Amino acid sequence: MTITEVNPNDPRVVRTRQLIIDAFVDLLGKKDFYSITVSDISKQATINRATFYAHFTDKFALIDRFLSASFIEFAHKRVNQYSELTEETIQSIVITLCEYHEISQKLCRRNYEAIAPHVEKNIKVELEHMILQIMIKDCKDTDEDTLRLAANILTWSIYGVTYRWNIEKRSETPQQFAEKILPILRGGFLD
Amino acid sequence: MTITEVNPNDPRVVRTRQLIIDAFVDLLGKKDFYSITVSDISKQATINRATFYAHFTDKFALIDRFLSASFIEFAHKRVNQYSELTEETIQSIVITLCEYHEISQKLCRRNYEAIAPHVEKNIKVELEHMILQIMIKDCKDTDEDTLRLAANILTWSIYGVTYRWNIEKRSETPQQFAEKILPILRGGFLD
DNA sequence: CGACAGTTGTTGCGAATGCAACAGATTATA
DNA sequence: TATAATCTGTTGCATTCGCAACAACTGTCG
Repeated sequence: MTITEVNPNDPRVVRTRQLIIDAFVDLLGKKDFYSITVSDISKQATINRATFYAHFTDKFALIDRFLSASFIEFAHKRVNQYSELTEETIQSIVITLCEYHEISQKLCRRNYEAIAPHVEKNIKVELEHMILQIMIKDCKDTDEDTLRLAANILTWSIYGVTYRWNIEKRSETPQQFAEKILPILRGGFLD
Repeated sequence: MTITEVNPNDPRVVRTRQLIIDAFVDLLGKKDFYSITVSDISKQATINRATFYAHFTDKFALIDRFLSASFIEFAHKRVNQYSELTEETIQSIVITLCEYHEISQKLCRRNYEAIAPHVEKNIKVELEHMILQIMIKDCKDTDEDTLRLAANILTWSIYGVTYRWNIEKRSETPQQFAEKILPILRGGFLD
């Protein structure tokens, strides 16, 4: 655990992190996550190994941050903060998560099941935040603690069920799957 | 004229120069050479403008080095040092230069005529060196001063005639052109 | 078992880069 | 013409990065 604090706005820092991420993505296309070494990443990124450790604790922290950032970017394209908590929005979230799992698994080859647990926490935090923002805006008469609880439950439900959809067969498209589970979710979450 | 001496083997230096060159090539595809500023290049390369000046005196030095390096790489693929001074080799050199002019002009859009003079000197130095090496190896009985003279004359002839071929119509292919001018060159240069 | 090669984090120090400000030159605009 | 805006090189100082070496750990081979 080093991470000598660097200024994240320094252009050198921005560039270095991008080099690391680009190298990492490139290597993920060729090798298993577990056979990629920090040396590999550093070489590919044309940076020194010590510099890697100035930015990330280890390669788990790297994939963690990378997949979290990917999810945030991905999700914000589909569900913006001005959405309302309609069935359509919930569907969008379900579909987004399905597609996110698909993409991540493809990117990480056959290692996604091993990697997902490292990232799961961040994704859920972000997802819950998104859902909570929509709820707060949409249900101004309900107290926030209750909304937090509801957002938490909805988040875990959707994450869990889409994760399962992904590692199992994926016999349906995300769209079909979303339509199928929406009645189940509606039972409790929507007024 | 700054160029605070940097160690050309330092990986940061290698990377920075590559970033500058990549940015430059990219911009050359969009803008005229003369409307590209050092600021443009620096921004595109994600480096500081002051860093640019640590590597190149100005943008002329940049295109100079870039085109020279391109030529050297290009020429060495076609004429290696083990060639003999045959008509075939001369033809290869002529064709190489034609194609080099073509590529450079395409890269620099309609500015090649203005840029070429900056680069011409380096190209000719390199070309003369290539030709001289072949001559020395091939004519061991002739003294070196005479060979230098011959290499110099041959270099300027070929450079000049191919440059002209390029800026004028280019009604013939490099191959046809090489075949056409070879008899003229042969008159004096080949035994 | 021991020897070996490779990976992981960590450190101090020197070199490269970023920043902000500057004067002077060039170019755009009114 | 004037006057603002932009670009050019240059500088001193702060920060980041590369290097080389290190101990600790892992896996492999005989």
